[in-house]
Amino acid sequence: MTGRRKGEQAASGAAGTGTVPAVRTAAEGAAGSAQELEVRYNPADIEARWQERWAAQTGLYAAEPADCGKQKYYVLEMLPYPSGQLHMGHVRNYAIGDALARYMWMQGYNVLHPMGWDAFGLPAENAALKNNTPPREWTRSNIAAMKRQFIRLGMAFDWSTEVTTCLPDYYRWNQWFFLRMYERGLAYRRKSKVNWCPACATVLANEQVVDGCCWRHEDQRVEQRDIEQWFLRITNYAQELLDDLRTMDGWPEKVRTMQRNWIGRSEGAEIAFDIENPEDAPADEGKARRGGTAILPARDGAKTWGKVSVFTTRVDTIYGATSIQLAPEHPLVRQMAAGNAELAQSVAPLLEQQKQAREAGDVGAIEKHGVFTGYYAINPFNGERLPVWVGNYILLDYGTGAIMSVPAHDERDYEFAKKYGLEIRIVVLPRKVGGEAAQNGERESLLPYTEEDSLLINSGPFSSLGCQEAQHKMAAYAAEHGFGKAMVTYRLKDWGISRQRYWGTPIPMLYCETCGIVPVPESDLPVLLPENVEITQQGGSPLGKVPDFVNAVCPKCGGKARRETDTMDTFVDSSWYFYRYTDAKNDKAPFATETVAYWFPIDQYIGGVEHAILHLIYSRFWTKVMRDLGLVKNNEPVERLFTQGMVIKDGAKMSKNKGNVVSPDDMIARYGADATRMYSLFAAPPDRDLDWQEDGVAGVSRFLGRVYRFAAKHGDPAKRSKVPGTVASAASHALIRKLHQTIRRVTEDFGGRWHFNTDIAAIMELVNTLTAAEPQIAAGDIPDAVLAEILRTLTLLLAPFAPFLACELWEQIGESGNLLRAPWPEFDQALAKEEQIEIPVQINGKLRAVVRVDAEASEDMVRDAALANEKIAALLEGKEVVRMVLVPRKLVNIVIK
RNA sequence: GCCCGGAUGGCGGAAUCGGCAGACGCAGCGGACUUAAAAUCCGCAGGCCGCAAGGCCGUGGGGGUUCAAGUCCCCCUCUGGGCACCA
Repeated sequence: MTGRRKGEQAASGAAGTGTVPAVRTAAEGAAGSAQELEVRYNPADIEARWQERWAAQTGLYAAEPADCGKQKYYVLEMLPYPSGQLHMGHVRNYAIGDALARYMWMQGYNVLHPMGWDAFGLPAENAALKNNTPPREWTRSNIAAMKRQFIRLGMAFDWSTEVTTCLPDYYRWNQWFFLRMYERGLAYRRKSKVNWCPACATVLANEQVVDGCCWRHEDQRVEQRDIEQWFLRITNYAQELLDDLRTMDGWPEKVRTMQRNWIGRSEGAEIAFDIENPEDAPADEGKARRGGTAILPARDGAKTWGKVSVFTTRVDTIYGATSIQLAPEHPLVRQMAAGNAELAQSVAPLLEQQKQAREAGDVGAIEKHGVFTGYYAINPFNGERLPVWVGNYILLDYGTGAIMSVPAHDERDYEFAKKYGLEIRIVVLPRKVGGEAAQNGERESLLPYTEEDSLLINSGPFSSLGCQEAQHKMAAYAAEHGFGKAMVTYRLKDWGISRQRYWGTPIPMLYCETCGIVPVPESDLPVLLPENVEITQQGGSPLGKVPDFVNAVCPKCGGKARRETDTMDTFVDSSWYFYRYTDAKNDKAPFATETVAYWFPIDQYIGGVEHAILHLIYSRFWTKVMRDLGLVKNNEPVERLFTQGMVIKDGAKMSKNKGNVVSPDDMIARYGADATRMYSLFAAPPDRDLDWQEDGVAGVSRFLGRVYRFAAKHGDPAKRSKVPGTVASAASHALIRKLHQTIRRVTEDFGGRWHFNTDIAAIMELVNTLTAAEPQIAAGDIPDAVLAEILRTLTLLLAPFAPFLACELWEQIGESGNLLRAPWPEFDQALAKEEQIEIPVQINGKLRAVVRVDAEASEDMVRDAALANEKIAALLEGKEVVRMVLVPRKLVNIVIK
């Protein structure tokens, strides 16, 4: 077993509870004669002492007021859900933010580094069900436990601005915002689908649906039910949310791309097709009509049965449309099936398939099935009559819930047409294949052909136009003739916030028997979440079973009213919590506009990449709404975003849901908080996934021990001379050079790259160089002043990563001020510079030699040095030099024949 | 299925702008110290061939651009995340 066990730490800790480092003689008997004293790095002891000292300093991590004269820096990590235990993903997230906060303090900024709890949510109700603990109690004790862990980890949070979303002083503002949005028409009510378990008689979260069945009733298939729910009109902001992504260059490109795709703007056209009355069909078409696989030619004077609008991004291919496909839930399908039992029966399985795919979360991968309705729709461009089908892959909530199917030029349509034998008609060809010249066989091989840099064929008056030009002209033509128009649609949907749950913010609405929907007056806020509610996860919304809550008086007419019993999505809580930190105790408003104006936008936001879409779009939306309400002046909440990778263990995401969690407490007990935090920064670059390996923590702990022992050994001589001395020996010159190179690397990296793993490696290299110089130190080749400067700087460099040890060293080397506010060291470019550099010499791209030259050597000098090299000279003998590539300060490549 | 990432020694990773592949650490091996162990310190270490000097190969696979490719381009495989009620 490597590493120290708890018992050992306790034993040695007891030996050194004072402020003097624990010093033990190596062995009792021989100790008298042994010169060396063994100094042991004991993180449990050091960290307990500093934790106590920090706890006694109130306001240690508090931000200063706006008029302090310093530049502000708001660094924020995503707030945790209080599950009960920090996991390693948390440790990593907060270690990154904490390092940055500490660095910015040392750079002299006024730093806001707050913390809070995303305290509403489903797990509290699950826990209530399992342990019969009220969600409030469960959450409260989890918060207490996790707060202890944060403090044990030495995280520099200002707890005076702590925000807990399940408390009325926070969630009342959710309600307040909801009312503001309702007034502005941004909150509305409509029917939408939920997962329904008939056995529980309640709504299930997606997470509670396992393979299409209820998590508590394995054999009970989950149904989709339509219920009335509240929505926020995020789609009103779709274009702005999209446009602003262009300006957000402090965000990772991948997140911007994901959001761009999520918003999914597509430009196209909406085209209305008349549907022919089937009873009006000519008798001689009976046979052709039956299968619904063929297009029927245009005919005059057909009577209209109905109309269907389709949205297409490729109106230019409309002459290639060979069917119309409707979503199974499309209202027209219901009408068609009304007097047609056979159709109703065949549509039912399509509906079912789509539901199941939706539950399984792979709607896109659905095995395509379809049914012909018996109806035909008239293509307004050429009068042709297209069979109308119902397809299980058509979704009602995207576009118009109906498409024109163009098999030749759309992959999904192609697949469907092949399967059901529908016609495939080519109307677009590549420019080079072009026109009528190409043979049909050759054309077939191109299908489905979707390139837009192409030409139209067989498209009436639009033939031979380019696709894009045709799209504009055809949309204009449709508008002119009144059957369509150019249109923009978004994939983004309005945000459904109703949850049929207990542990969330009550939605402040009332339903009056006479007045209808009535908002709760602002003066009645907060609508308090009742206590002592039995959590059964059965029989509908828990609040619906609390008569005192449900029964209310209509504020308009004084009559009987029923309170809304749904609560809000917890994403509402996390959409604006970071504003509350700036003014956490305000009981008149969610926050003061001027205070927010000082602190916002957030300079650096740090969190898991799994939040790249939902949380980060909702909170952008919320900011824009608040701006329009006049509450904030910023358009966006976050200036710079950093998405950390996940912590992986044994190939799977480490998370509370997957049960492969490594306990930080265990790591801290064995290796200390510094080593645990530092390992989480050292094991991988922060934006990549991190594979947790306990041996690595032990390695970091060993490194910290080496630093500790070096300082213990040399701290005293360093104390004796704090005046920076002149560089005497070559050895001390080399140490100073390494020191300044290290400062440069770490400082530059904090500037934006954030590869803390390489910074820590650089600090390790510095320490390796130092310990390798022990003989020179012993020989007196390194002046005390140099040693003092190195130790002092090393301590400052470690401060953001290993705060406990850094504070300990700070005192050991005779410093007394607050390390948190000690100025970050500056590097001296001249001192960091190497005098000589190595230049690799290649022949035909293969490394053959390395030459040492002066760092300032000219091109000619480098060339001469390369050619003068024995090995190079030998290899060049008798060869013709075709070319010589000289890259200043990098390499020489000699190309020979 | 769609969208976004990733793949480098036995392992985690480094190489920041196309310029010495493998920094730093882990595990391993050898040595020092010790009665012994732990701890600590020193050294070795991509693969293959070779006593050595040295040579060849090598960044998931295949192709391409270039004096030069882990890095740029095209195609493919595997793998992680998200997909709107987990947070």
